[in-house]
Amino acid sequence: MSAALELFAEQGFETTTVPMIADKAVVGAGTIYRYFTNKEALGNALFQDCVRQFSEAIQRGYPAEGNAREQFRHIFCRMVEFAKEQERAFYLLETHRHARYLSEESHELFREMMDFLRAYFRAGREQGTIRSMPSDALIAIVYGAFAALYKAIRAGKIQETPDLIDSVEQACWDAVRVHPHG
Amino acid sequence: MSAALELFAEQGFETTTVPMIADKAVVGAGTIYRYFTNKEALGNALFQDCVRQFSEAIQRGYPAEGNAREQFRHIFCRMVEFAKEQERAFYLLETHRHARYLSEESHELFREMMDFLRAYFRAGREQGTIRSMPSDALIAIVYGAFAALYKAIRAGKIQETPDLIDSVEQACWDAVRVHPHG
Amino acid sequence: MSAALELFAEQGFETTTVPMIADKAVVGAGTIYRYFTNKEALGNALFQDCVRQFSEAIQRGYPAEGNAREQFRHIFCRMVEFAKEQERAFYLLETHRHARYLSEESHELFREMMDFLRAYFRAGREQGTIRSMPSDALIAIVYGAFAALYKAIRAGKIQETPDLIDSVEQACWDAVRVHPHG
Amino acid sequence: MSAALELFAEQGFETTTVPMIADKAVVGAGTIYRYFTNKEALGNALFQDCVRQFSEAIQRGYPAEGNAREQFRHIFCRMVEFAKEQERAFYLLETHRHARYLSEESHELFREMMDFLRAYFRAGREQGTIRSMPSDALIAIVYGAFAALYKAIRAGKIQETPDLIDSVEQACWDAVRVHPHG
DNA sequence: GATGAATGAGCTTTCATTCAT
DNA sequence: GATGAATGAAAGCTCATTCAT
Repeated sequence: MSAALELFAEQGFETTTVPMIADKAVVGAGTIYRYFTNKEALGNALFQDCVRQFSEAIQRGYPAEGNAREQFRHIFCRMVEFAKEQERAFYLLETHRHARYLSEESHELFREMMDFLRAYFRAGREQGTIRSMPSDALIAIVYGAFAALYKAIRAGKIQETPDLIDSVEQACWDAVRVHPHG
Repeated sequence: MSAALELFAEQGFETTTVPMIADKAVVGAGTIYRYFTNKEALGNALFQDCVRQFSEAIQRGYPAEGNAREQFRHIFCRMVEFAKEQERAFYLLETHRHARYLSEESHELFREMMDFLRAYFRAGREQGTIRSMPSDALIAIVYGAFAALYKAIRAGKIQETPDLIDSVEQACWDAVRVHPHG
Repeated sequence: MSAALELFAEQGFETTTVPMIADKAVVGAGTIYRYFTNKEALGNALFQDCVRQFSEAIQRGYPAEGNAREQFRHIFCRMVEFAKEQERAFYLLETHRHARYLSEESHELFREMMDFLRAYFRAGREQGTIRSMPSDALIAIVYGAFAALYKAIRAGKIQETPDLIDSVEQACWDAVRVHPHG
Repeated sequence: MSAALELFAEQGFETTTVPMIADKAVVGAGTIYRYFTNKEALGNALFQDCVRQFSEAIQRGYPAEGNAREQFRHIFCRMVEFAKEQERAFYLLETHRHARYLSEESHELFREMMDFLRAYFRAGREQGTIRSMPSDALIAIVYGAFAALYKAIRAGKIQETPDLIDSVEQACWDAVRVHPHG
């Protein structure tokens, strides 16, 4: 799995061959087929694993009782942590989430994870803190911005610093929050 | 080219075979090789074409004399228009920009196009209208949010309406602008 | 034809493409098919042309009334001349004479040309000047040695000089003539 | 390897397809690529194998202490044996030695093998037994004559008999030796 | 009559998958 | 249960040949 993660994230699904994965994992190619029906199944298992980790990362320690601002910061900071610590998992999530090899089950799991964010935005909207827009649009803005930022960091175009992260977090919050006298 | 655009955008570069493109274009497979050295060359030509179109789209009619807010709206609305009218070209740009088959020339062209946005943000930052952050981070926020939005629209998760676009444009502006008493 | 000769001699039949020939001949590829049924037919026409030229070269001015030694020298010197002046034609003859693309007609023509040499050796054998061996073996020795020599010259391994040619001619004569008390 | 030898000798390198070799070897086409990088590599491996066998054949049991005549007979008889027993290997050697697919390494190996013959002729020349001619010319004569003979035998134009071989050997010796009062 | 763009059969090569060991 | 050599379908690509211009 970790060999596959590394290779899929680095080179993509199609370009990575099963023997490559086997080599990196120091097992025979046939062994992989004892654990996964085929390459697609391996890809899906891996993707789902990443989704679950991400999901857990943003939900663990969520301040259910806090205010929208605090909750937003929690989610954002957890995403940052996850993207840093599980760099490849995050990158795989981001680059493969529209891949053709993903099963309906994988898509479903991804959707479920997104439901958490959707719920957050719905609640915030209802209490007047968050802009009046479809949750999916809000998610697109925040998650899209965040993902693009991390791709740029990964590509070496931006230096990751605590200050930068703070600024971006604030920027994203400003994007979704209601502005008084707006 | 348009057959290739459709297929590369729909299925990705690796998954699309040359015979598929030939079939869709209603030509023989060999014919493609009269115009492009190989599949990679076709992919690069197509990508560069999309970059050029996008570049032209956001720069044509740019209000060089307007204020930062107006300029931002111009860029954003042009991107919206482009994403709507050249849906597949925009999607290709977004999904393939880190693809391994792209040549240095293709990357360079993409970078040049981004320079325009970079210049906009630099100017805005210098005159105190835009947040004090690296241009690439600002680009990531706006372009990332926008791209994610259009992927969501494309996936049918959000309905595209003028109101929605207006809101998102405002949200993105709020993300990058300086907020008084901030 | 001369473009084809050059290319077939230089690169072989299979490796030479019809468009290559057309380009070198400064005609359209289709034009070639107005004069030859197909690539094979062109190859055969060319080969036969070379055979005819070679045949004529060794038979013109043949001293029918001379002695075996003189006749041998005539044949050998004509072969040398031909190999020098029609370098590519000779090389084609030598390298393609067992090629699969040659028609029965081409082989027949080659055989006819060889009949001249066969007749020479038969006569010489009958009058006791030439060794008692099958003509084809004698031909193999002289023609084989000669061909190998010219391939070596062509490959730059030997320098062609009148002295060398004289020596080789003498060596070949010594190979086929009857040696007294031998 | 032996399937490839048969086909390359029979039909040439270009005309033989990898599936043909695989079929004859009763393996899958892909299997060939587990052992050879590509078709060219297979061709070179095969050629080098033939060169090595030929080289060993003529050098094994070489009468280093014998006189030039005995040494010549040794070399010639070994070539005959090799050509008989390894018919196809000899034919491949002869027909492919100027082929374009051969690597520098293959050419080098062939050259090394020829060095043995070159050394023989040089020594003979120095002691006055062999004609005063470049070694490469002498090699061309003997090897060329021999090769042509075997091609004629192979083509069925001559019957191979011990007598014939004896005669040809004598003829070749007469071609290269110094003739008294000559 | 000459052209050369278009064709598609057929080549070389790759790689997901199997299965005897 | 693990292996990795063997497989062959299918990919990218070439080029002899055709035919509308």
